[in-house]
Amino acid sequence: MFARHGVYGVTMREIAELADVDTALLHYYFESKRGVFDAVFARRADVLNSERMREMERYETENNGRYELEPVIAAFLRPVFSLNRQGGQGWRNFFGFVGNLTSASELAELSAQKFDPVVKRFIAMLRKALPDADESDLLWSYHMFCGSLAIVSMDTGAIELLSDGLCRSRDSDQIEPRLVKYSAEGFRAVCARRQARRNTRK
Amino acid sequence: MFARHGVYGVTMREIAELADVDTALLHYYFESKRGVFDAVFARRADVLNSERMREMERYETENNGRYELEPVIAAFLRPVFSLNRQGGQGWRNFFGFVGNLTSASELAELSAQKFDPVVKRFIAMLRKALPDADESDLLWSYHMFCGSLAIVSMDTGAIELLSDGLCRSRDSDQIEPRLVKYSAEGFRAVCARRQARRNTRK
DNA sequence: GTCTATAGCTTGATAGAC
DNA sequence: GTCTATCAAGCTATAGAC
Repeated sequence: MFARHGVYGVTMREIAELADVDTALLHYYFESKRGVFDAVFARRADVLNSERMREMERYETENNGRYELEPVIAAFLRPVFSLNRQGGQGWRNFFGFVGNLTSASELAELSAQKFDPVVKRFIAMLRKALPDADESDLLWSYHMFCGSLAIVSMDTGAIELLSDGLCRSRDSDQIEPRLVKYSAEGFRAVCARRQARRNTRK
Repeated sequence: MFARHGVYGVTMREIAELADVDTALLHYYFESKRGVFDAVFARRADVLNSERMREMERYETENNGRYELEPVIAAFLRPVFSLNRQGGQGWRNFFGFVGNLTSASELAELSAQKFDPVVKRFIAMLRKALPDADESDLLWSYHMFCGSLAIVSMDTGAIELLSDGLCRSRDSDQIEPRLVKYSAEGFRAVCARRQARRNTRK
């Protein structure tokens, strides 16, 4: 519900009704509306964070010191799409919810804080895959990448409307490889100005 | 205010107070809260639409039948950044507001409807710049592009936090060329699979 | 732990004086 | 056109019976 209507667009009554409990019970367990919100967020965010850390560690142990852009991005994205595919509606909602967080500025801080260590690590890997990149080029690229990831996670029906049903926002298999390609070449175009665009491996 | 807190995060009283009028007056002129929202949206959306149409027409008359990706994207983006630079805070807020619309799903439809003719035309130009593109590749790319545009328009402080002040969301001069490059190569990577990646001009 | 009942406030909207 | 005053409905949150 937070994913679809934003934090202010949902009431405790609606939450209670959907959960088939009383509003008083929500306050008993979560204290306040913000408490519900934080709990919803934290539970899955922690899982996502550890999955991402695991994927990035795995990449590093398997590719001793060699960093290539596409697989680095793929490692960061894999948990998202894997959970989208196998995690059911709950996880799909969560990613929409996270995509939404960028909107309400007071909550953007919360998510930034929660994801900070993972993001920092991801950016460090990007930096190694793009060693000549200017720092602000790299960060702007990451920012644009986040926007793409957010919008494909959101499931607002925009792509269905635009494509007249040809594309579907639930279709992780269609989205994941396109997002990797799109982003990787985007990063290269912005960050790799001073090096050959084709052959990045030395 | 809509840009920063979303539609439900703002009250008529807050709007009235900022405008230094009474809430009754808001209802007198706009009938309902939705009326205020629609008016705020329509006024600037119409301007943006005609500016974009003008830029795209100009491109077509100047480049008789030849379509290249970067300048096509640049034409579509130019009004956004131009108004961001010269339009003052009102226009900056508007673009954040539009970026926000993708969130609340019931309003996504509104913006999709309002922007539809312009978007359709833009996509038609992209199709000519990428003649071998698969239709779903093209539409997914446009969708990811929208996400990047939305996030750089939103001014939530995320990039400032991430970059520790190095990058600033207000800095159109930094963003515009990067967004053009990032998106153009993204489009190519996804859409131009069956053609040479370097030399698109036949 | 779970409910009923309700406090206390804020919301969008309106009626009516001027 | 612009105000004051106020409405009914909705909200979050809590007190207290069970």
